[in-house]
Amino acid sequence: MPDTMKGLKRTHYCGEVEGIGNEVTVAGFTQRVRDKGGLIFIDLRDRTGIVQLVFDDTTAAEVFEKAKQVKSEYVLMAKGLLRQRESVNTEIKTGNVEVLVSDLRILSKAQTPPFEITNETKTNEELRLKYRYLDLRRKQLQDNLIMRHKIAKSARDYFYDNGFLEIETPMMMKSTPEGARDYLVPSRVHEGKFYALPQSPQIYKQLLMISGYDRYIQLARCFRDEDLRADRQPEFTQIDLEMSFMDVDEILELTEGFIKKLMKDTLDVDIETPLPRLTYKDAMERYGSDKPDTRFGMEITDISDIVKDSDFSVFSGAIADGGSVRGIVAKNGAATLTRKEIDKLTEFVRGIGAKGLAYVRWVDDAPNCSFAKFMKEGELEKILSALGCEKGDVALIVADKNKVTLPVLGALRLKVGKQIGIVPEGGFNYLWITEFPFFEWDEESQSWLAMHHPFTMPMDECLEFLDTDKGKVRAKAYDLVLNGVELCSGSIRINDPELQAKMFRLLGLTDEEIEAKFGFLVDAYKYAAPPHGGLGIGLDRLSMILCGAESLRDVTAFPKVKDASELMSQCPSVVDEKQLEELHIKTVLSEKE
RNA sequence: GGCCUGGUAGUUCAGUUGGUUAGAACGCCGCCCUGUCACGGCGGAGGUCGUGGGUUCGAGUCCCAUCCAGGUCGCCA
Repeated sequence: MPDTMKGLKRTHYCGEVEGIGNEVTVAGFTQRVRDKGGLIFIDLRDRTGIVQLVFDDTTAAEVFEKAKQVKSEYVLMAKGLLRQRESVNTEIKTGNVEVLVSDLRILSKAQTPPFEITNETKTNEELRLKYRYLDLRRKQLQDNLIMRHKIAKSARDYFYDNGFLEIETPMMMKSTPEGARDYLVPSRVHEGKFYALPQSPQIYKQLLMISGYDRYIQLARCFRDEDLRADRQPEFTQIDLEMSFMDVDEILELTEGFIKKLMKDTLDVDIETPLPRLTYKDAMERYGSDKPDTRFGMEITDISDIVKDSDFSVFSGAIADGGSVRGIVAKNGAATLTRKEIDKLTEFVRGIGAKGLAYVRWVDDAPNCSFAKFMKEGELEKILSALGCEKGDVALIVADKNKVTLPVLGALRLKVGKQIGIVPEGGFNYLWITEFPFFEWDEESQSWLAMHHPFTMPMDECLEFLDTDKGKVRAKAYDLVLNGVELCSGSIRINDPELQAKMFRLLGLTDEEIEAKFGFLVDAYKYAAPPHGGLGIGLDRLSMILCGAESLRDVTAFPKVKDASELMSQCPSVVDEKQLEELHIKTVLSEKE
């Protein structure tokens, strides 16, 4: 039988014991036992830290005997005198004190854990995820979840103080098969019908604006049935915001106020506001990405003008096809980027859609250039000068349609930047990306799709292009990027039903489709809607970066793995025939060979 | 779905051109130890080498298939 807590009450967290000479009562998990024979030390751990318990020849015999039984991860409660240590441990907060225990309770015994519960761990993640409840005992994960809590608190504090109301929107809603796949919930009552879990509370928060709740916040759980990545989980949390009577600038300014407070609250970092802004077009042309990591330079240079008449048909041909020739320069990269490495980079860019990679590797006096034999007198010099490539550098050049050139160089910039070690650790480069294109041409369906979503307001000065040149229409849409990670995405919404109807038509939706998918929303806008817009801030990604974590799994209490299953509970799982029957569902499994 | 990487004691890893009984560290178990804090000392247990098949006199090692995990591309309005 384990001991009870009877008569004891915790007075201090382990990491926060204080008051030398006083009796304290602490409780927690056994980090480690050091049994010296006539002297026993036990490190007791809770989420605040570790305190040393000590048992010596002044300890009552039955207490000493009990201390001898203690093993790793046992849950203990101990009362005793807090005193100065004979030898101080400078590694821990409470390293100068210890508890001379007079009353010890073993509240719960532990099996030997499958891996050691230590701050630093080398144990592979699969095993740790299977025993997630043990992994979560580790300081690193506890600190991460505590940070996540602080972020959530900071958000609520800030937006509550600015008059935002927290309103819950439904978790079961109508499926609108646009964008990501929905998670579906079968209806027992309505045969053959399904709810969908929200990909975001988008429609509901817009309706709240129509209802007059002019400032809304929700820490909203969102679900997307798509493949996972290190920075993508199937369920995630958004700090979801929507507000009326504000245009882009005001929303960005309000959000910046939050970022400033957040960084101060959590990391005591001062962020300069206003945050830098870059239009989508500039971001693509300079960094080849709509979420550039601006912690380092290595910007893209357009050398199309120089090579448009080149004898090197890869260059001139790409331009004749309406594309461009652009390059980046790895400063002092020649040492790291050997021929072999450049070959690997060539393979890498081929893997992401480029036809090849031209390079100039300038080690000694004469640059080693992959396309030298096609160069006219002085042409290479002009290219190098335009790129800013000097001795010791490597220039990497891609020629293709802009749709290929820019993203490929963007990806290459990140990869090479890391390789030559110019991406700073830490640092917080926040950046707004604005003026996203409204439409995006989709090769597969040969049609124009909404880049953000169909409720996004086009920019005032772009309305005239709606019928003439869709590619030119920019939207009142904005993303917040931090160190190359898209943290938040938002827009001003269309509040004019006629304009909305027109946008739907331009996107090729028929009246029937509009009615079926968004009928109630379209109707709602007919009863007057204030100008409004909003955004959703990815709480998980924000936590990941502020914790310095590499994966969302490290800031999510119970994450899913790559195939969207959970290793601990083994969900998803098959269910009883009876459950399926009630839900009017028959499953048809794909045949495995 | 494609590509890449990995899978050997509880854990982290080593394991030579295929060759005797598969090793180390940590953890675990037992004994000893009054100032440890990565405690120390002595002793011990612990392995279907992810799984299945093949080549071979002989496979952890070579081949094929498959499973699991991670990364990435597709996908993610």
